[in-house]
Formats: sequence, structure tokens, C-alpha cells
Amino acid sequence: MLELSYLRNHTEAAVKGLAKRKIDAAQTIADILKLDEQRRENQVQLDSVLAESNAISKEIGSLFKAGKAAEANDMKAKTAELKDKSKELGQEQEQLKHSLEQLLVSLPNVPHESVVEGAHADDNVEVGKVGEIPTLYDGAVPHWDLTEKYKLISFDLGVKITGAGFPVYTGKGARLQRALINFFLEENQKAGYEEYIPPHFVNAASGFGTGQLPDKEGQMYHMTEDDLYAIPTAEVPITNLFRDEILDLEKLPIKCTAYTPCFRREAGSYGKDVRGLNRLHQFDKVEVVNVVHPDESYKVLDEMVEHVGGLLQKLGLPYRVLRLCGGDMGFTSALTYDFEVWSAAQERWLEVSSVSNFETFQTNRMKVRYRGEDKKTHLCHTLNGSALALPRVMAALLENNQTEDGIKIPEVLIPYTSFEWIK
RNA sequence: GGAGAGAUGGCAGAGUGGUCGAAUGCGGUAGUCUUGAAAACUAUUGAGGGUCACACCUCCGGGGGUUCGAAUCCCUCUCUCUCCGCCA
Repeated sequence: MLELSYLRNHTEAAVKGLAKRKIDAAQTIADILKLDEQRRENQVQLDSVLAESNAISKEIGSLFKAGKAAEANDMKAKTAELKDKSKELGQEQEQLKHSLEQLLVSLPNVPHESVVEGAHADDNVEVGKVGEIPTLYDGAVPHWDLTEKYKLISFDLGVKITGAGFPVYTGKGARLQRALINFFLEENQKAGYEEYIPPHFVNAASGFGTGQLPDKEGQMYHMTEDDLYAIPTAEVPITNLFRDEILDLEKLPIKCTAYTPCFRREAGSYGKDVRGLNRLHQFDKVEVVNVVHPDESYKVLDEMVEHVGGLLQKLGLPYRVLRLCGGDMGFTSALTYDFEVWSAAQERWLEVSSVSNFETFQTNRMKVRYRGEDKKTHLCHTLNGSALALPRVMAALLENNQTEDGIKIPEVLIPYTSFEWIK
């Protein structure tokens, strides 16, 4: 949620920025500012009525105490009118607040100045490319054939017990998955992140806090009986740990990492894009979340990009980094870098990480604040990134490392898998 | 699942209709003292709206009600705790 003060003081910049998302927000922002003005006007009126009625009540109290019951009763009559008035103004106030909130919540974050205008993924800017594109031997096949050949993952069993998009990992497939999770968690810890194991279901307030609600209502699994949502990413429970907190300056930056399964309904779209591990309803991901001082957030974003790149380099996966254009960025983000690994048998890039700075967009909803040098409270900035999402890393790993003799496990993973080959 | 108790500021914990945004203690901050630290003492210390700044307004789990007036009374929801049952 954008800050009202920002929209008030930087109206032009907000409209210009949102245009990069191909959104014409001029009217909405104008409406917001008008509603805000009306709201404040209304509040001034309401406050003065309340102040008057408070004063009368106090007077009645002291009249009773002084034994002047008759006079006190006379004054009671005066309050009736004020009461009606304050009720009316109060309702108006609620109405205005509600309308204002609805409009505010409908606006996505304003992109950072470095973000280019664009509507589609084609407009994303490649900012880096690392690693050699491997050439595979003649009999090389996509990962969905490899997982079957070596009995690593059963998509059929998943369909049987749950449905499409819920794979079952078996044998060395399961062990490789677990090894990757441990590898990522260890690396994140070395980079200063503290590990958490959060709940996998959250309440609606948490869904709202990080911006999944109301924007992406239909994309989450919702348990209506208990009104809980299956988390689409660890970002949701982890960031919400700090909801409604005022943090001491010296506590910042807060760096968290967590492994969780992620649940996404992802309705629509079939075919090769979603084949095998490419897109799932349940998948594993290790996430990193940062809660930082506003002055630090872009420095921290760069560090995160560096860190995620390092993970891929250690795994020996060729990747490229994209700075997303306005239209391809998530609703809540001000600047996002996507990491894509090269899937050698599918011969395509697969997104394995998305690293974003949300600035105050989430903290304004969640009221995550710090106490500044000035002793006042200010909104923190939040950032998060995948480090990393498992399925597509697994897909690329299997495909890129396949040989006639089997699949070679990268050096760095062997301490975690305790096997060197999948044969 | 059954029965009972409770939800107050960073924490603990008073407050049962007006003088309560809320005693007291702890914690935090600033100062005095000290070579420095500790201790002691003094002052200060909730959040939000509003204002140039004051004033003023709102908030004692959420929502609704009674009343001139509610942290305090009533209704309702949510959550927590204790005991019993069940259970990895």
C-alpha cells in the first residue's frame, strides 16, 4: 500500500512511475487525494463535536458532585443534538476511510527509477549472464524423462493421491531434494541469515500484510472451515512476524531464511510450460527476507543479488539475471531481479529466483516501524528473494549434468547427498 | 470435544461508571554522582489522527449496545490459560 504522504507530496512522480506498469493512475490518485481531504475535513468537524460533548459531560459530572442535580439534568438535553451529529459524522468518517482504503489497496507499488517501462517479459532487461551453456550428449532427454528413468520423482503417484502438480519424490530424488534444501539453508546462514521454521498456514491478516490479499485471493489455497490460507511462499509468514512491531534501530537489518513448501493454485495454462517440474501446485523453496532501514534497502538488494548468483555458481548452473520491466513486476515490488537457469534439454531459461525490494509497500500495510534517531517511528523497508526455489533448480541440475553413465552430482552437494552419481 | 478463568502501555500488574491515556514495579532514555563502570538519586518514557506549532480527537483483544459520561455495565465474536477427555 502506497503511503498517503507520498501520494500527496509526489503526485507527479507516482503517476509517472505507475505508467511504467502501463497503468494510468492519475484519476485514482486524484480520487484518493480528494477523499483524503474530505476525510480530514470530516474529522476536524467530528473532533470538535466530540470535544464539545466531552466538555459538557465533564461539567455534568461536576454538577452532580456539587449536588446540583437539576442543573445537570438540564444540560443533558443539550447533548442529544451533539450525539446525533457525532453519530452522523462518525458514519461518514467510516465511509470515507473505507473508500480511501479500497482505492489505496488497488494501486501497485511505484517502480524504482531504474525500472524500464514495459508490458511483457520481452521488455525485461538482461543485466548479467554467468556460466557456459553446456552441450549435451546425443541421447540427452528432458528432466521428466530422467526422473522416470532413474525413479526420482513420480508424477503419477502424485496424481493418484492428490492431483496434478503434486509430485512425489522418491529414493535419490527425495535425497537430492533434501540435500538442496540443506545446502541452501547452510549457505544462507553463512551469509548472515537466521533460520526459521514458520507455520505453513496463515490467517487473512498475514495474507493482507504482504499483499497477497486482496490482490491474489484466488491464487492461494483457502481452508474455509478455519479461514486459513496455505502459504504461497515463506515470505508471507516470515515478513508478518514483524507486523505491528516497532523495532529498535540497532536490531536492523533483520535477516531471516526459511525453508517451506509453497502452495499455489495457478489456475490455467497447460502444455510444455508446465510439464514436469516447470510449474507445480506444491513446491519447495528456501526464502530469504530482510527488514531494513530505508537508507540501506538498495544496498541490501544488491547483496541479495550477489548472494543468489553465488548459489547458482556453486551449483555450476548457467544463469542470467533480468531486471524486470514495470509490467512484469509483482504488485508489491519496486524493483525486482529475476534469476533464470538454463535448462539444457528443454533449451530454455527457467526462473528460479525473484529478488525484490518492496520499500514501504508492505510495511505500510503491516505497520513495521523502527524508532529513528529522532525518536519518532518510521516505516522499515522489506526485501525478499528465493534462495532458491527447488523444482527448476532440480530440473536444470538433472538435465545439464546428465551423461551416458548417469547424472553427476555437483561437488558442493556431495556432502549433503552422500552419493556422487545417480545411475 | 466438556468445564472454568482471563485478555489493560515494551514487560509485570492495579484499576468495577466521571477527577483514567490509565497507579505501582521492571525495562528504556537523559542527567547528577564517579577516573570509568555499577549502585543510588532526579527527570522523562504508549500508538495513531490533527496542527506551522499548540489545542483537540481516537485507541484498555475485535465488533455492537446501555449512559450526559464506559477500561469499568450488557450482548457478541476471536484468542489465551487451567482442569478433564482424546491423541503424534
